[in-house]
Amino acid sequence: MERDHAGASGLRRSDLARKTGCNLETIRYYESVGLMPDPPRSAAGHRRYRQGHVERLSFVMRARELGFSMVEIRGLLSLVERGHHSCADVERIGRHHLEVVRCKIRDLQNIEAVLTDTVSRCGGGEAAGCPLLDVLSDQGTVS
Amino acid sequence: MERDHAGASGLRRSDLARKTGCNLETIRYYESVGLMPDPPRSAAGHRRYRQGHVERLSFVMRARELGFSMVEIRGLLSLVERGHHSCADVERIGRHHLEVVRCKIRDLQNIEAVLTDTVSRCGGGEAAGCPLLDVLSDQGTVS
DNA sequence: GGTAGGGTCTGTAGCAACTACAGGATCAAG
DNA sequence: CTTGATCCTGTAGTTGCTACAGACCCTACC
Repeated sequence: MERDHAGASGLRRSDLARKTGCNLETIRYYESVGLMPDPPRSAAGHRRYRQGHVERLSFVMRARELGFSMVEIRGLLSLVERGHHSCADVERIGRHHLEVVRCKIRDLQNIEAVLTDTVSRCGGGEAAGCPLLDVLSDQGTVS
Repeated sequence: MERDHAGASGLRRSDLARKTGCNLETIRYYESVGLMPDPPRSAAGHRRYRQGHVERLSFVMRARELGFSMVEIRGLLSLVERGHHSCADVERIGRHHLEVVRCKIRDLQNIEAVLTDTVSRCGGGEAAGCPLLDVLSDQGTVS
């Protein structure tokens, strides 16, 4: 018996990890920081999860994949909990996060431009020193 | 006297911080992890820096601005130290880092696409629940 | 010469967001 | 009943800093 359909007992931590693709230890970590609730325990103190935990952990993981911070995720979850009649709050969090993401992209694109230019001058000729070391040593071109 | 032109004594840590724009504590941190050498000390044990330290710290800071990890910077510095007849090694580090940067940009652009799409459906109509919460709750569209 | 205020010294703790291990208890199968 | 897998807890490590406490020192001013 694979215990997956949770008779009287529920899912073990390893089951939850397998079902969600989450790292085993991370589950415990999410509990410790309040992203996941403390689950019920078996007589011996082992965690027993139910379908709701699978869904909640999946939610958290998808939010992490989208780069939401744990503070933001806590915010989203609390909005979910209280029945989402505050869709505008959700949108606000989403829009703010989108701005953060776009900002990171811009920063990285600036870096990429400098590196691409610099590295492209590398292979050419070993004429006047190393272009990358020059960029790093002189007044940088990083805006 | 501003002590900047370093008579018999050299620059204090705060001088180095001001000249480079580096945080005061970060200088000590860079020393502790070997990115900066242990500087000479005054009789009372205070750090005294010279122009070479200014240049080295500037190098480190520019490399950090370009997103190089501290391991990579240590590598670059050791190539600088030994006289850079190994320009190909520098280029290899640079190209590898460029790949990492491009990879991060791609990841963030995927995130941006999902968020942009989702959030754009938010303001429209409060018809069928919250688009962002739906994306997070259902099978995500995150590739 | 004394003192007030800054600056400096060290070690250590904290941040995000995990990951990994040690050492012990427990569970399930043979 | 034993064996091996899994579970439990607490704690330490990662990256790249930043900040604090408590002690020392240095300089300017009176």
